[in-house]
Parts: sequence; C-alpha cells; structure tokens
Amino acid sequence: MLFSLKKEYDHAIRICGFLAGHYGDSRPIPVRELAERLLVSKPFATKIVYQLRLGGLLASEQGKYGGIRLRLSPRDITLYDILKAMGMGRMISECVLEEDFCPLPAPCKIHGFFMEQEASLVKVFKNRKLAEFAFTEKDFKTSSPQ
Amino acid sequence: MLFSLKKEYDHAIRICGFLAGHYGDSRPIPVRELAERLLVSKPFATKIVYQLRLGGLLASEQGKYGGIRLRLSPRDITLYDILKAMGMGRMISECVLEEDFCPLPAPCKIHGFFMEQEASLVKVFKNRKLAEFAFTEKDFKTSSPQ
DNA sequence: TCTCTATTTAACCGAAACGGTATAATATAA
DNA sequence: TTATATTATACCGTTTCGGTTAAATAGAGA
Repeated sequence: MLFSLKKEYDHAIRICGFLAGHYGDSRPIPVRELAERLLVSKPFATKIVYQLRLGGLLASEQGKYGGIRLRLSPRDITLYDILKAMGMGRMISECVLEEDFCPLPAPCKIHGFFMEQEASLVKVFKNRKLAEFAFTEKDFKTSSPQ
Repeated sequence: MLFSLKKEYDHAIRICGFLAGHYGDSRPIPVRELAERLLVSKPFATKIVYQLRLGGLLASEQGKYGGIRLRLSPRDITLYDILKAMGMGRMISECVLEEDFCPLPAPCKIHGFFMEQEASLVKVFKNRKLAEFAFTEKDFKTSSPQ
C-alpha cells in the first residue's frame, strides 16, 4: 500500500508552487526557467507542464517571451487538483475494485479499512491550497542563475 | 503519491487474516490450502509466506502435515507489522530523503506536509490489530473445496 | 519576411519494479 | 522409503517509471 510519491508528482507540485509565487506577474514563466530553478531537465519539465496544462491547471503563451502561468489563483487550487491533473488514479488496488478478486464476502473488513484510508487522504489533499506551498526567489538556497 | 496497494501486500494481509482465523488450531495450515482458499497460485503464496516468515511473523513446520501458523496472537500483530514484514519501506520519496534533491530550503513546506501524512498513516496501521481482520471458513462466499 | 525563442505533441527508450514461475534441496510423518 | 511439505534462490515476461528525441507550430521583433 505504499504511499509512494512519484517523482513526477513531486516535481509537479514544486512547479506549481513556483508558479504560485509568481502569480499575478506580468510575464509568464518559460519552461527553461522552471527547469533551471527547480533542478529538473528541460524535457522533463516540459512533459510535466504539458500534462498540467492538459489537466486544465496551467495556461501557456507561445512564441518569444512566451511561458506558463497558473490559470487560477493559488487559493483556488488544491493539492488534489494538481495530482488529478497529473493523472493520479485511485489509490486502492483491484482488491476493492474488481468484483471477484477477493474471495471474501462484501463488505470485507480489509476493503472497508482501505477505502476509509483513501477517503481520508483525498480529503486532506482537497483541503490544502496551493497558496500554502507557494515560494519565490528569496526562498531558494542558491541565488538565481541570472 | 499514489496510495498504491501492491497485490503482494494485499495477499499478505489476507493470508494473515486467514491464519488469524485459525489461530490456536492444533494443526498448521499448509501453503497449498492458503493458496486454494485465497485464490492465489501456490508459488506466489509460497513466496509471500516466505517473506512473512523471514519478517518474523510466521512460524512453519516442515514435512508431511507441516504448514504455517502465526507466531503471535492476532491481537498482538498490527497491520503495520505485516507491511513491515513484507518489506514496505518509507512511503515518502527522495524529495524528503535526499538532501539535495529539492532546491528549496529546509524546512520546505511540501516536505513537511508529506512527512505529516506518512506519520499519520503509519499511526493508523500501528493501531489496527490483525484480530480485527480475522476470518474463517464460514466467512467465504464459496464453500471449502474439500 | 526572416530569425530566434518558445511551446506543442507524440514517439521512443533503457532501467527498474512488479507479478509470478521454476526448480532443486531439505525435512518429516507414516 | 515414499509422499507431502517447506526452503531458498534464481529466473522471466510485462508494465511502469523516468526521462529523451525530434519534428512541428507559434509568435515577437528586427
């Protein structure tokens, strides 16, 4: 059951945190800058940003001086929104989902327990706003490359 | 972050639940019976039982009429014990564990949040006794093969 | 219009993890 | 001695993960 944090999700949250710190800026943040500041390769950052945009969380501007921004205020985005945009599915395996996987009768206590835990975690994710995790240049260990 | 329930862990809990239902029986349960009743292949059940025994949770008797039993009362075994015996490691990724993975300064709020969640889940696992999930023949959908 | 800088989109790839099997050895009851 | 068990390790195919490549498109500015 392993509460496993995918690196992708991890980066996604950090990217959103950075964009949150720049919410309201006049210029969007280019992926290059995200990648440099957050120590992710540009191709990987691109892929994550792409998924988050498809998920409806980010808006982008193409061409020179283009870049990425949050579509909503960090106060209106939850951690759950980010994970969902990244394609996170159910947290519970087929033990619960597939009808005949478990030989025990429904309601099986093991199922019930894990359903409860999932529900409780989802609730936590939905209650935490991105604004809480926003950060800006001054929060970095190292100063800006430029 | 995906609260992903590995099939192995799932089976492990069910196997322990079955053994818990038979705790105190005069004869140990052979792996063959576990496999048949819990709809797992015998080789796979064998592997899981092996891990649980190495983890100190199960005792085994070899030879004819041999089999498996719980080493402790189901009241003295927690879900956490089972997962730990199965080799479940930390639930948090290197974002927290590797010093320089995250460019943000400690204590980073994202880290803090996930540490909290992990701690809270572990607490839940430690508070649930195996006895609560025990089951016996009468709990099955289908009657015993023999 | 040309060029540079961006994003866009899909395909691809190696490595690790997952789910499970095979097999050879050993132990013990009868 | 034989049949039934567990023991222990090695193996293997498939999927997922983490990440790259590359080609296309879009827009700003000279």
